[in-house]
Amino acid sequence: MQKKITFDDIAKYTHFSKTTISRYFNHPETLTEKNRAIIKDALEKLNYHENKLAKVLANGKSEFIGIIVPNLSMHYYAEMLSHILATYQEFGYKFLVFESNDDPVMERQYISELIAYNIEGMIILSHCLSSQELSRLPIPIVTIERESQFLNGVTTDNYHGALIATSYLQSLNCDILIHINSELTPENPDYERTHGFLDVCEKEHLPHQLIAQYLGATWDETNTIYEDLFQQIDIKYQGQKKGIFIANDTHANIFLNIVYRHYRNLPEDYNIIGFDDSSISREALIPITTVHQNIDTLSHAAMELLVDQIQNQKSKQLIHRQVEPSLIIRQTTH
Amino acid sequence: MQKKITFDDIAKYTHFSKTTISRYFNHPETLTEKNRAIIKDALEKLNYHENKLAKVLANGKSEFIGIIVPNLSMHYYAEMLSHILATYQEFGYKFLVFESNDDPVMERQYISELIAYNIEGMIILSHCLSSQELSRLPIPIVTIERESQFLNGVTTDNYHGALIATSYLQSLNCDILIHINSELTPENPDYERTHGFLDVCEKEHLPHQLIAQYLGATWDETNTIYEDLFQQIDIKYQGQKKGIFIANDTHANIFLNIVYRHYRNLPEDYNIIGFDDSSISREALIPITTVHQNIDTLSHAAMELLVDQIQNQKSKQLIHRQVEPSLIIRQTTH
DNA sequence: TTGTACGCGTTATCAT
DNA sequence: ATGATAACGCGTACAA
Repeated sequence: MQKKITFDDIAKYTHFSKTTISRYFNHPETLTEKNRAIIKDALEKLNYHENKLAKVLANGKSEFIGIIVPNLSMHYYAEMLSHILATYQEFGYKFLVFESNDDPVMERQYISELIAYNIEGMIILSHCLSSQELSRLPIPIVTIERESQFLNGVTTDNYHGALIATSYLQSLNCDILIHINSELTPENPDYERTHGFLDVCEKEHLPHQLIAQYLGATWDETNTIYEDLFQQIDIKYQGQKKGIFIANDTHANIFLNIVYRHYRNLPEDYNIIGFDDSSISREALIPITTVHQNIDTLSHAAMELLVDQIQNQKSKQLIHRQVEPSLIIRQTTH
Repeated sequence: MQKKITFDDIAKYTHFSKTTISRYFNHPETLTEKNRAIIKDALEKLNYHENKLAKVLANGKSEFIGIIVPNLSMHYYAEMLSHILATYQEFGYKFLVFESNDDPVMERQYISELIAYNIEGMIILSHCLSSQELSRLPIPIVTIERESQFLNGVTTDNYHGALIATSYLQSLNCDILIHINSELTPENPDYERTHGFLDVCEKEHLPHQLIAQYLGATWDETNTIYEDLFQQIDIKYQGQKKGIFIANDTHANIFLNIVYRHYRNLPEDYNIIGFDDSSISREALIPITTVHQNIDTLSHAAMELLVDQIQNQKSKQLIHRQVEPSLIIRQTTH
């Protein structure tokens, strides 16, 4: 492994000064065309590779953005990360990625690592640190689809999503509407799914049940919990046309599987709507009707907000951007 | 945003020199306990935050590892990335992540970005640059589950995986064995799945068909292709018990869906085995029999190889580590 | 248009 | 046990 070539080497080789070499990269227009050619030549001959770390130390701009996702086993987060990484083409930022796995202690450590590397900003998708705590950090932060009272953030318009899902179930003339979600507080954007559901049901005087409870941390646990839920629902509303709006596609798919295993098909009186339009909803054996989250728009909006914050350091007032979802009708509703 | 505190500030505050402050972190045992306490105090009072970039410039160790994945829409890669990120706890390396999307031009750019940041090593999961080209780069590299003739790499023992899958189908007394995979060359580890299938069929004189062709780049395209394949298979082998070994779970799930849509169930004469044991195989409406890839072991082995290479710079001979898969029998085989 | 000199925040070497 | 000084590789006044 040969010694690394630096501006000094290029300078000696071309009989210019380091400064001129630096200018070749940062202000090429101040060099004569001839000298530019000479330097270009030397760079190739000596096989120069830039050292961005030295650059960062000198000018402060690391072009790093830190990302903390809760996990990557959920397709939703993997897809979000994918879209964020893709913004490299537009913005040029490189991404340092951490998975928090809902561990606040580790998350704090990840954050201090990130700050130690002079990241210019952070995108937070995990839920385990409050926006109040995060807002005290000395770098621009944008959240995606999480509590964000003290930080800029983007979310899907979950209320509207719940509204169109619930209204669609109503239009199907369901006898009973059911919503399954975790126990949430109003600060959590997901709560708006519950909120929207309840609002429609109450305004329209629709028979309904809200199931708001712990839904498991692993796939197996979740599966077990939904098996219980299915038993209850199946008995309680026997013979009635059920419209079941479930908090996300992964859970909707689990529920669908359980119904199917029990009946060897999806009975006409079961109508299921998920949320997210994640790939599982499309790839499920019976493609699942769901509320489409525009992940592309969400992640792009997040990056726009963040880049803006980075460039105009002034901490103006908070911005919360909402992205409109839409209903994707597939085959779990009849 | 207050000015950043540096060793200089701490030094002035404590009336020590910068050197001593540095030693506090790197060789604390050479300080008296009293002075350690003084410095510790000052660090807290002034709210010092370390600057790793400066550290890197001074000692060369960035603690960065670059990762290039083909994409994150495929659960397999997302899960692999997840396990790699988790090794932070053990090895302390931070990860710069890029998605290549099978674009060799972009991948080369990503790599030069990574090198510009003094990464200490790279893990390559994408397929679009040859190991020969990659081997010329001036940093340690480990590949996972891809062509790796000129580089250290880890792969699942695909041959053995194919062997147990095919043998199982044989034990089910299938009339015809079919393997569906992309057109591959022997350098590609996935080719071993085809190889293993053919070997068993030929040794045991089993009627078989190898379908080795382009299988699409998007979900929709893949779906269309498999619909064609299903039509052909369904007609050609009507009434025969079919054992279909498909290159991966995503494809197996697509195929399963197509069969189901056609027959409204999975007929007894259809036996499907996937590969990977990715979450879709478990979450499919009919859980898919598959070959389990130990992603945890794979990614950990990759990191071990890489860290070893980083620490013992000498380029010894190539190491290719293989991880044993196992058969997970679920409900798509009878 | 080009060069000099210093700064960025650490670590390493050699003193003391 | 502690300090002075020179790296590390690049950017940027300021000068010429």
